[in-house]
Amino acid sequence: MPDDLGLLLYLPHRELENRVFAALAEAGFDDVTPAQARVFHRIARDGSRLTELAEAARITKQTAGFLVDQLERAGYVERGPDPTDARARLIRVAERGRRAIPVCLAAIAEVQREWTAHLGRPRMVALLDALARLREITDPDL
Amino acid sequence: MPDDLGLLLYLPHRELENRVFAALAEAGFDDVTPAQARVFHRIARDGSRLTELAEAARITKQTAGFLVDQLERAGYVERGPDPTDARARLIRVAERGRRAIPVCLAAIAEVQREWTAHLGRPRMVALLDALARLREITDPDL
DNA sequence: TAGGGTGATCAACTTCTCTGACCGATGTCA
DNA sequence: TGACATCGGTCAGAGAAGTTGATCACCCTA
Repeated sequence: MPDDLGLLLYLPHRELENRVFAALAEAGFDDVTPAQARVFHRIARDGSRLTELAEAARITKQTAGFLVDQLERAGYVERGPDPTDARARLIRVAERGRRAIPVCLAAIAEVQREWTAHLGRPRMVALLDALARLREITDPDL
Repeated sequence: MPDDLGLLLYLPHRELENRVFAALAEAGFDDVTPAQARVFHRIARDGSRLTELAEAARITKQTAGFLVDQLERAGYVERGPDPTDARARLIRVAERGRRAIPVCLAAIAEVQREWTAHLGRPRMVALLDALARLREITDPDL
């Protein structure tokens, strides 16, 4: 199966993920997992509800709650009341979470530099453009 | 985080995977999981050793063995002796596995048609080209 | 022929995810 | 205003996917 679209999408994602988590671990954030990161990533600036995170990440509320518990215990996020609905609670990025973000961004930028060097700038730009347009039809959160 | 490379790669892969497994389930292949498929996918035409599959999929030999056990029990693969080395065993695609492949290919082709319709042919070609070139530096199996 | 490396497996454990049941708060409508 | 469905979230139990560590059989080479 030479040019399998599934594998072609999977491989660079795995590579990027490995690099980001290696960078995180090296910077002392060695207690976060990919599953936790996928939830963390979807937290809105002004906080998100558990149900929103679950929908965006396409996991059940229970799984999202389980992962947020871990993130909360490790200090990456914090839960507070939702002033507009007493049933809900707002999940926000906490101090340790805020400090981890630039480490991720730097690792992604580094990988992106390497890939640009390999592909050449025009092909890299075309790749990002195509992926961004694809997001319009593949992201339930959008 | 508007244009996060990680998310941009993750979303279309998840979408494609969901579509392929939905098609498989509809065709009666409802007993195969993504993890099993990732191993199955790497089986060479003339058979592969467990260790080869584990390396290509970047999982431990134990995990690969666990997944191959399941695939074997469900009739997707079969294990035979390796004539060149009595320690090793060759894993080959079996009857049920062979019948599942065209279902996957059809599902992938369908998704690719949709994406081409959304992006336009030139952008789709550029996407595939960039991903194929990226494979050169992200696939340990190559 | 002894020793180190390789292919595979066994055992125990962690992490992630699910389904199903449940509880309290909310909103609606007779 | 009270009954009831809905919504946000949690608890309990299970299965799937992955890990490390140990072990065993076989291969190759000095």
